[in-house]
Amino acid sequence: MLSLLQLEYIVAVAQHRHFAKAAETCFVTQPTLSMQIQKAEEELNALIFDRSRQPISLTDVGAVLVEQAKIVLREHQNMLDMVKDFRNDIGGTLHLGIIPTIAPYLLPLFAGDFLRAFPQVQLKIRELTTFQISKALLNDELDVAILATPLKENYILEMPLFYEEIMIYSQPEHRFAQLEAVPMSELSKEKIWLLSQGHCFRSQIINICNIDEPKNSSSGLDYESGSLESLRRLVDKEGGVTLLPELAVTEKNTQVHSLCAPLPLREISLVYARHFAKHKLLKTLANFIQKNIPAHLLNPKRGQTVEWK
Amino acid sequence: MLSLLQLEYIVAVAQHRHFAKAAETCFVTQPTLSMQIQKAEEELNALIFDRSRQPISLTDVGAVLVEQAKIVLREHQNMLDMVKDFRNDIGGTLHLGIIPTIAPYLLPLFAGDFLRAFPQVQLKIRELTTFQISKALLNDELDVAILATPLKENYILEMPLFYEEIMIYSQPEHRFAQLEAVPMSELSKEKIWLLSQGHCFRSQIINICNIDEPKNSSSGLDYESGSLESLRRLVDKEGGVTLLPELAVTEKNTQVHSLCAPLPLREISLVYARHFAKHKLLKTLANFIQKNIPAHLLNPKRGQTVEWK
DNA sequence: GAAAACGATAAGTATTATTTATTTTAGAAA
DNA sequence: TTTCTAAAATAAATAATACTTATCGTTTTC
Repeated sequence: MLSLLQLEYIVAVAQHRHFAKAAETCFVTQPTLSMQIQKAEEELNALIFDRSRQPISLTDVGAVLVEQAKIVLREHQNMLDMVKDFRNDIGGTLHLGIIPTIAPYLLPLFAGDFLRAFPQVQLKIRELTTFQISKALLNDELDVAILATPLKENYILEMPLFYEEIMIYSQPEHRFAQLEAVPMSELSKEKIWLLSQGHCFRSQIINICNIDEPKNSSSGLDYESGSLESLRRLVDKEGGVTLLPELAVTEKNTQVHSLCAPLPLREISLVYARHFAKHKLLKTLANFIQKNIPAHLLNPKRGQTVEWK
Repeated sequence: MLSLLQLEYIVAVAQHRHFAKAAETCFVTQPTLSMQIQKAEEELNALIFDRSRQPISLTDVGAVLVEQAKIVLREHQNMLDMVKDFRNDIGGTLHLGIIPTIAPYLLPLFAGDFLRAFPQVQLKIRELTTFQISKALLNDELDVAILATPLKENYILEMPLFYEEIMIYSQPEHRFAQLEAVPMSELSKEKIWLLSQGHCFRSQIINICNIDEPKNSSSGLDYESGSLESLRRLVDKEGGVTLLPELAVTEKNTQVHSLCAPLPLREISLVYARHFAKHKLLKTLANFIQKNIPAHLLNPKRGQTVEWK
């Protein structure tokens, strides 16, 4: 009976296309892999790898086998996770993805305290775009992620965490400073600085302001930035406005303005693949985040959630 | 690392609630199970079985574990099946379910020839109702089944095989014998003999004829039969009519009549659970059946497929 | 064409699964 | 209670197999 260890060896060789390197990641020597994989091939009565030339490649059957082997290994890992989870052992490694427009503002609010509260947990955090995250979740490269929802993707589940207002940022002496709240009609007269493409927050702003995808350089300077901080500095120096999520606003001074009702909110959720098994750890993390952010962010009814995509 | 063999042992003990009996089905001795399961419990750091009283029972964690272990084992088996399937090894055992209103007429048309053509295949056939079949497919008690579709069930896939006309059966001297085709208005005047509840063919007839679910004994004799043959004999003896699927009609004599257009057809499909892996064997079986039935049954356009459920 | 890289093979060792024989424990009967 | 029986755990020995080091052929690269 083809063992799980053999499956791991096969998957490792398939990934590295190299016996010696694969052996290293499995913490065994190269002959072990050679022998075990030969045994597997004999038992299946089918060649998994084509070793006739270098680098080695998967045969057609091999490719099918490897895909299914990954499923077997994942279900097995899930089994272990479920048992741990059942016993409420909050521990182990959690690979967390997070989008760049949330990361610098949210992580400081909970990450350190969380790790101190649950010292057996290892958090591995990667900053990625929404698109990269949904791919990584399905590939098991990430366990969970924090991003703007609704995603409406198959096989990915969402657990809403909070709702942050989307606000306007301008220079201090801007006429918006006189207004209680800025009407949409006023906003659309302004030059709006945007994040570069691929950021979901860009799509959300385009959606709120009901503007077209900007063509190349309608005005002279058409810098598209990758970070909200750059946008903020651009506004300070060059004028115009940009939009910021509430958490990115450190102090509510004369540069920050709300839009008129209904307040545009972006929904931030913990998302995870359908096959994710560490549900207790997930719930614990969610509760922890919610306790460590301003309470009013939890209320979705103070405005209208922005759709995007 | 918890091995697949250990998972099999655990599942076996969970099923038998008895180490010695489980050991027998695994072809090992009882101490082997005791030791391997203890090792597993140690590794998981959780008790799987409660041995404090007899018969032994699953702990809460154990129940969770066993369910997931079954998934792991199934995915592993699927992996082996996929490799076999890929190499076009048509062989192995196929557990086939079939409903009673198809079985006696369809099986003789292909089963013997199929087994002679593929001597490495073992067909295990069980006659069951649609409800029992869909449960058995999801429980892995059946690989595939033949029944009337559409089923519209999640996790069950359908591969249509053929479309058989639903015909009227009466006594030879019945007035229907004078008609080219029987209009629905005429049919509804007749006493219609029905199969007992639970048969999908009953629901289909009720649907076609647009009659209400019969209340108890509106007429004197209100026999509901479990087989089409009984119905046919009842009509011969007692009058009235019944409806028969085309394959149940051995010879088209003066007792058999078509309905007016659109001809009611029932769609017969091969169905299988979403996780089924022997696709080549399935396709081979489907092709074989289609070659061994009258060719006009393959055409869905000669009438209208009957919905039911 | 020589050197380097890579995977296969051989032989010995360590590990692990399994067996038989026996003990302990739990539930039923006297 | 005490005794008996069925069931699971334990002990010791054995069989199976996974792994390591050393070495040998190929294939690839320069």
